[in-house]
Amino acid sequence: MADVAEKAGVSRALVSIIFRNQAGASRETRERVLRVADEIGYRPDSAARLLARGRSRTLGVMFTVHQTFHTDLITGIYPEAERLGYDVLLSGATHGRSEAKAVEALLSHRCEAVILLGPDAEPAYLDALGQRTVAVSVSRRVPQARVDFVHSAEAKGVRQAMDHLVELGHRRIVHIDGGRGPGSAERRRAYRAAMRRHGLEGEARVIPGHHTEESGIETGRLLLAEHDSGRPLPTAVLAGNDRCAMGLLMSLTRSGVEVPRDLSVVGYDDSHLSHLMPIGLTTVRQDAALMAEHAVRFAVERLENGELEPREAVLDPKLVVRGTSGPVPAP
Amino acid sequence: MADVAEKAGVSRALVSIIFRNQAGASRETRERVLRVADEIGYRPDSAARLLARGRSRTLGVMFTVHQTFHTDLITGIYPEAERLGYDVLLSGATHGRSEAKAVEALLSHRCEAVILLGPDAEPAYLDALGQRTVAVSVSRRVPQARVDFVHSAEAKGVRQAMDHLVELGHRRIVHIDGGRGPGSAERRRAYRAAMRRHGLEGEARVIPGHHTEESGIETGRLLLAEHDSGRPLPTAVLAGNDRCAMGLLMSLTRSGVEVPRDLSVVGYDDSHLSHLMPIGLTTVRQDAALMAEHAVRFAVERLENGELEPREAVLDPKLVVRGTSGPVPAP
DNA sequence: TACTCGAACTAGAGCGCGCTAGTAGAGCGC
DNA sequence: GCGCTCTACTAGCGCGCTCTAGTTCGAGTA
Repeated sequence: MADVAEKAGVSRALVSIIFRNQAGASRETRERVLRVADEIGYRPDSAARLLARGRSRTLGVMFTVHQTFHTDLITGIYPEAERLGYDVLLSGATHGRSEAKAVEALLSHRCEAVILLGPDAEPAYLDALGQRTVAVSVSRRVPQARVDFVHSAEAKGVRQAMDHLVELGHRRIVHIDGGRGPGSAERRRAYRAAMRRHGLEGEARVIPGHHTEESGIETGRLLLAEHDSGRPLPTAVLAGNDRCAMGLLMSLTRSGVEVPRDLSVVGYDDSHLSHLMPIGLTTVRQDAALMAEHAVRFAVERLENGELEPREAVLDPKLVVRGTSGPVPAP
Repeated sequence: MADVAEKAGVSRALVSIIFRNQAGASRETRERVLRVADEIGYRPDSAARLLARGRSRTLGVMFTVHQTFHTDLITGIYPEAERLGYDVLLSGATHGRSEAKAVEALLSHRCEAVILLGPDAEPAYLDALGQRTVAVSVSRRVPQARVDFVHSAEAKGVRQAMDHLVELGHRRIVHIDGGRGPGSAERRRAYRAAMRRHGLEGEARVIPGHHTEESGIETGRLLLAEHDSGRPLPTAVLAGNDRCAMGLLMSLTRSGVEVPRDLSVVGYDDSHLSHLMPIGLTTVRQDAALMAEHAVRFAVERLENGELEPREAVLDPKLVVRGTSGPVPAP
């Protein structure tokens, strides 16, 4: 920076002004300084910048690497953050790298707020995090924690899916749940409620699972094994999310079960792969872009307005009927 | 930090020593200082830390958000970086956010090196980047640029795939290429070479495309339209990558073409979804973990050894035969 | 002419650390 | 007593920037 200033014949302060796009420099000086900077290859060092001004204007995003829906969310986070003048840093949780670790990386890189995509952490951890910094949880609801919260109205989504299936004549509808996954408690509850409402509590069955393809595959195997030993297949399955649904489809189709002729499958998320599958997946669409927008806005507003109470945004999901759901098979 | 020092009755320097886990503090002082720090809630500020010591020990990773293979690579990058004592920061390129922008974000957050997953940028840009910082390109080869390079031996992979198809009796084998995508020039060349080697140059056909599901879908439509106007379908398609293959499968299957009965499809990457599809995708496997390991190692070695010449790691890919390839249909 | 005022620019402190060069004091042999 | 070494600790500069409180200067105004 000093080099640029010297070579352009101005003070460092003016260079700083110019690089911050602030008023106080003439057009020609501005151009000259930028030109010189470009020649020298100068770029402001953000570590020093962060240090000097109190704020980093950086949002951290914690996500799960293989969760395809998260990539949809991320796609929506960038533009909104940019619009509000914030930088975004990503940190992924993987098998070998815990969410806490991913969050620490963000925090120690001076993110002012963290957006957690479908966090799987303990409520206590989230609450502590919320005390320490501004945190927004997307998809996972933790009412007792000091974090903002964006999700879709799980119950509405599930209800639509269930009504759709029942309308098609299904009665033996099984739900693969998402374990501790975000939203799964609500979805499970809504499934049970729907079965009850349709007078099918006798048929209700929740198979424990989680939000991965593997879980779907396993459940497929389980159902087929049960079928082999005489128990009838369900006629429809409401999966915990799209990934689980895909796993299930794979496992079933490979064993000759035809979807939706023999069995209907409904997912949840409408992650961007869902409509690309060989037969598009019937699923409950969550608007990723809108969710991302809300999450960013919550974070920024809390950063700039100081002590707001934790807030909650509930978006309406919408059933998207594609190729994996059809009329109940004739007995 | 000053607060901690004062409250513990020591100098700031000693606090610094203790937090860097360096020798030069007695056991009891160490414990006392850490206890005090914990009470106050002090955590070292990494911006200041970065600024003060020259180095950040942080690697930046640029990836394309929806490229599923990249998430496989990222999963491999984290542990290797951690092993070598480096932090990792992610920055995604999306439709609205160029690679250059993503890279800038990393650089201005003081990443010492950038690992580019399948970059789509101009060679000139990559070269400039390589001059400016340590850069490693994964999948895309740019010989004239000053960057390290990790990829798999595309030609070998394609050859295996082609031999497999020819062995199954296929002759009308079409290749959907990846446009400017990483590795696609090599794959295209290898496809042509294989067709020639098998005496099929007359049948060779490269359909322009790119590494997305959309491209596969479009090509599917194109082939079907051609079929309707009398041109026979190819009996096999070698897609530019797995995503393209998936799009193609969707588009064809929806229109009643049965895979692999009517047509075989082979992908490239073995991204972790490939084996999860309803019928597992026959594809050329690139070892993501190994590629990630090499990329991290290249970056770190170059950072620590100063001026090494750009290096290249070429890993052997391997054909994985699954459900989308089969014998050529009877005429 | 004497002034006010705003635009363009600058000096220099300070952000929170790491690091180098140093000191104080205890223990040791001679 | 002396010098020596070793451990435990400290003073204070500098990393590259931002920001406050200025200064300078030319144009406009009474």
